[in-house]
Amino acid sequence: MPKPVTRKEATARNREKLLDAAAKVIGKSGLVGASLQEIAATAGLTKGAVYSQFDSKEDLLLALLDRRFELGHAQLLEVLSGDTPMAERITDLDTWHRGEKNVGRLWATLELELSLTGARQPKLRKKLRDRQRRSREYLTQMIEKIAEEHNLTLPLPAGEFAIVLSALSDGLLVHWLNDPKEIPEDLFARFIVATVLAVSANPPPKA
Amino acid sequence: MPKPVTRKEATARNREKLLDAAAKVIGKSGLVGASLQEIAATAGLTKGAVYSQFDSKEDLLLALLDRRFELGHAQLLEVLSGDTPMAERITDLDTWHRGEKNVGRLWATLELELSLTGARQPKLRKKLRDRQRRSREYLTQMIEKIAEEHNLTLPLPAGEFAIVLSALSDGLLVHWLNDPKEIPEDLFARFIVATVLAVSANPPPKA
DNA sequence: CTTTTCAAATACCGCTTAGTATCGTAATAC
DNA sequence: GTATTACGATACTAAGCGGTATTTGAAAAG
Repeated sequence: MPKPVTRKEATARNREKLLDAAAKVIGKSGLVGASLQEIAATAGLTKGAVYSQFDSKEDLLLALLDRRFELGHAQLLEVLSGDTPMAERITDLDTWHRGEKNVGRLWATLELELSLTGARQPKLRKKLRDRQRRSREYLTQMIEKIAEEHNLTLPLPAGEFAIVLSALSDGLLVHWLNDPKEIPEDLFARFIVATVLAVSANPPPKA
Repeated sequence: MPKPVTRKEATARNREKLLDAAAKVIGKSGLVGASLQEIAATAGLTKGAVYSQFDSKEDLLLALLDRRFELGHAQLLEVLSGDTPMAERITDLDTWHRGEKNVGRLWATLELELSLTGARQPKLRKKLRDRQRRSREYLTQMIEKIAEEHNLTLPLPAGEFAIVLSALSDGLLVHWLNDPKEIPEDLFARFIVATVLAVSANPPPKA
């Protein structure tokens, strides 16, 4: 990592440092609990830098989300586009979502908190909603593809099944946060695989 | 509702009013964002009343949880102990959880926020964990009972299935908070019924 | 009726916060 | 080399927080 020399490089780097620090501090102290002072200090800068780069605390948060969502979608696509067997890909999806391949439980708590705050802030809610919809779309496509490849019958239309999958993953995460030992790591994968196989072997009468 | 005359009655009523107000304000503004001043004002009292009844903000929160958990468990038991058909009881469970029969999305957001805060506060985490475990126990018992009555095969052991059920319900709630229109009301019930029926009609080879 | 008592109101304190105003300084432009 | 620019540090403000100390007023006790 070469030291930046030009001014543009330096400020761009500082912006990244601030965003990284914001993610870290917010994950630790919560959205409201994270102070700009602490964020700036974590980045090795001062509050002045924050207001030099962003208009307000909210602006910083929105920028953080944009960056995160871009990264998240890229990773999701990578996970989904693999060519591994179904069971493995489902497990991958879950581990990815639990953030074990990422920054630990940090992002997990942050994303949950965002959902909550979104319930109260329309601007944020819109952003989150769009993101969730895009993710579900990707997921729906993957589900359709896998179902076709393996000649599977789904318990629900692919779109709804995608909702169930991401919701279950989210929900397990919530429970896992407060009681890690009681939530088996592979529960998600086992349940999904078992049900899909069963449904495929015995399609519902209406189908 | 007769006006309280004695002193004891009055203070007890005020305590309830404060707890009600706390739930309301916390649901609206979040745990950190809810100020004692606002809570007291919502209850038609002042901060002095809060500190007359509780030692601290944390103490108020814990009292609130105790009351809520007691009420929640009672309602859960009521829902579970019904004698209605399986599908209907599953739907009931979900609607109950979504709080439509209760105070709306207010408690839903509060409970989510608690899970989050619990991830950061050990004392709170312990309380939440115990509560979640108790709920899961009830659920496990109901699952076993229903499975036996209807002669159903479960996709997972009852204990694990209980985890999946509550996690899925929680997760759907998160998604529903930010995108109500995209999450069908009956998705939970349809999915569970479909999978359980399929698994029962075609038990996994190991069984 | 008088005194006691205690829940609740009021006033206050120390502290932290987001946000602003100002200034120094180092990379850029000329 | 000098002037300009703008990033970021510093100092400061106003508001709001949880919590404490004190006072008030009405129910309870005698």
